[in-house]
Amino acid sequence: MSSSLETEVTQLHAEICAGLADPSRILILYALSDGPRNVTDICNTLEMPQPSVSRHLKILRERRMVTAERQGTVVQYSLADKRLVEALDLLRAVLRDGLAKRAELVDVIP
Amino acid sequence: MSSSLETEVTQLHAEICAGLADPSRILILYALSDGPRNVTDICNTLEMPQPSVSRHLKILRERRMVTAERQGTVVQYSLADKRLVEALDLLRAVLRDGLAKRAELVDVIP
DNA sequence: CAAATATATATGGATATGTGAATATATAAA
DNA sequence: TTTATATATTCACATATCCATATATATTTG
Repeated sequence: MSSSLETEVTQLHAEICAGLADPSRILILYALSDGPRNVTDICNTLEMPQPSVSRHLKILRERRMVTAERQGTVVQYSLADKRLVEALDLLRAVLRDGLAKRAELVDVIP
Repeated sequence: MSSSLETEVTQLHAEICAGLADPSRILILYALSDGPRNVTDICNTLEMPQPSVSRHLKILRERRMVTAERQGTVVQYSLADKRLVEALDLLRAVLRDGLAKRAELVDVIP
């Protein structure tokens, strides 16, 4: 564990995780999980100001987590890899079970 | 998409992702992926100062991503859910393929 | 070219987060 | 109780990140 190679990979990997570190960006990734969307579309769906969405998209773009393609006036964004959402779903499952376990404890301890 | 419930869940979910937002914490999670470890052990493996490791462990503990159990003077930390590492591996695969694709482009374009 | 629409970027300020150094707490053993 | 070891916490400071607002750029259309 923690060979310098491993460390490097994991550091890079942190690039992706930092991309996931903001709730807005997670919502954007989910918004893209059904297919490509343009910026305005995403703004409306998530009820977020456009500059904010653009900024987050830029961050996701830089990390290659989404791809952008201009179509006329519109820019279509797509998920770069469906496994991103798979991973998020996995983490959600972890969260859900964790919360369930906490709820149990609350029930038992009173 | 983005029902207020969905939004709430995803926000909470961001709790986990924020836990993953630091490379040191990711390394710690991997260090725990083979089994429980105490703090000093982790410090030595990752060559990180003890207060730093403790602080990161606290963050992971608060998010229920690791569990702690005192055994004498030592505190053993464990991964709270193996799916955390599964998700990280998925993300690593995404990263790896992304890098590979970039490398291809570099080969072709010149 | 001018106007309108879509997207991107820049700026400034509030807030959060990480770090090293020093210190505090806890447990075990003498 | 004193000492030694393991772990946790606090402080001061630097850096990063977020948001809102304003503004810039690009593309289509009249």
